[in-house]
Amino acid sequence: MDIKQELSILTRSAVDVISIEELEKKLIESQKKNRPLRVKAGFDPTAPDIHLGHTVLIEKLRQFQEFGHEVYFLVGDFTGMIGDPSGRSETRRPLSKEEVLANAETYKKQIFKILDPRKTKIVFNSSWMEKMTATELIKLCSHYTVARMLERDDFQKRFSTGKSISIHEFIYPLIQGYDSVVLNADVEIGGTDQIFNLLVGRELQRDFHQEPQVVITMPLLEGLDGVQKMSKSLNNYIGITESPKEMFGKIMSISDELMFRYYELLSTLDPKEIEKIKEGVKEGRLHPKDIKKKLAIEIISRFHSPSEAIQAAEEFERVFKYKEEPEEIEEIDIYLSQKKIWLPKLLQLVGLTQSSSEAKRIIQQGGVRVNRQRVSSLEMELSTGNTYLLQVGKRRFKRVHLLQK
RNA sequence: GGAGAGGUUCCCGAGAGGCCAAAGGGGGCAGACUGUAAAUCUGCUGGCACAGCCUUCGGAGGUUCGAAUCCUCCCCUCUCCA
Repeated sequence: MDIKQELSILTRSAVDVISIEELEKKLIESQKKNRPLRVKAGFDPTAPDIHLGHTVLIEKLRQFQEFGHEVYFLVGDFTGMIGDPSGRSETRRPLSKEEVLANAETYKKQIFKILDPRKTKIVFNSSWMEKMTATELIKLCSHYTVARMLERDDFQKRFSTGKSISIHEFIYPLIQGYDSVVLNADVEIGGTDQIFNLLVGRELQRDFHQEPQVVITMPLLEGLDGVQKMSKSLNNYIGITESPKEMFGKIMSISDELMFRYYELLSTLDPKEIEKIKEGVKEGRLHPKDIKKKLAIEIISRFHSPSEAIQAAEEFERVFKYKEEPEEIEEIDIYLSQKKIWLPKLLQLVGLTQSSSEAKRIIQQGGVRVNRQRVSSLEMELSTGNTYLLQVGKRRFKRVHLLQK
């Protein structure tokens, strides 16, 4: 494949490429010398749960691998102690060696659903940062100024609104940049919110007499709410290890508008194809629900299998369209010393609600069913020796065997 | 080092001795409507077998019949000056 074509694939759907000329140069050089490019991307060690938002970026890494390049999957276990200052994150508790390794294992299991293990190196920035002396750290700090740090959007905001910024937060971008120096990275890929950190990498590499990395930023996928970026802490994510059933439910609950965004960023369909679908929906020829279902099946097939995806779709129809109960309901045995139990207490006990007070509230609002019958009384008691199907809201089900101790 | 402003429930933010489990908004949950959509509307949103009691307004003490509110000390954040 010729370089121009490669270039166009590698930069497709990217938001920034700094710079495209440099990338082209690097690609040519790589081909000539038969040396793969070193492509870096950093990941948070604390939440080793890869979700669809990450896959936008990982998919891009995979494309680089397809053209023979090498991916450096960097686990930011040292920077994890700081926590990226973007957003509300606080200083984090340092993870133990064991925790970091365990998380890395989890990552491996997940990323190799997408990436090629033979062209992936997993590295930890603690392995060089822990050895750094205070003297070296101070030297590193001298490469950047406060004024330039404050250029960063969220620092700027916090500074001007009188929110606190700790000194150590300034070190985060420096270390991330220094990681690029250590790895001698040719390319670094990150979300658009990472642009500042990625550019610091370029500056530092230049200072350390390296050829600066090419920076590629990928769009941030909005979470289920359609507004904020997908993230675990906002609980608006779809994890790639979630069950087909959960994935299906979550994808179906997104708005129609967001559905097209997901099509653009996650589907492998040709952009022209997507445009056609969009028009079809607009003109009323295609039903948005069917289109959403198709998207769900495509995504679930990728991380599970087509048959499981279709099964999830059928299950979904059964539960929600025909209002039947799901095929698999968690069963639980509860042993009582009394003959009876107050329903709100039981709901709390089996974990369907957080507290009996919450259970009472939901009963009052008509959200609780026992054996498919809506419960209207707060006083309801269930007795041992029976099995009950408990339902809270639309999706929380549990089958409980009440037994006498 | 000096002067000033602050820390309130999941988040933002009002409250300035009892009427405060604490306004309003956001988020979340439930219901209606639907395509489990989205949008909208309604309700709920500390715990407890619950007309009551218990815990919660940065922390520890104190004043008071009664404290988120007043006093003392401490911790933290911000602003200005040096």
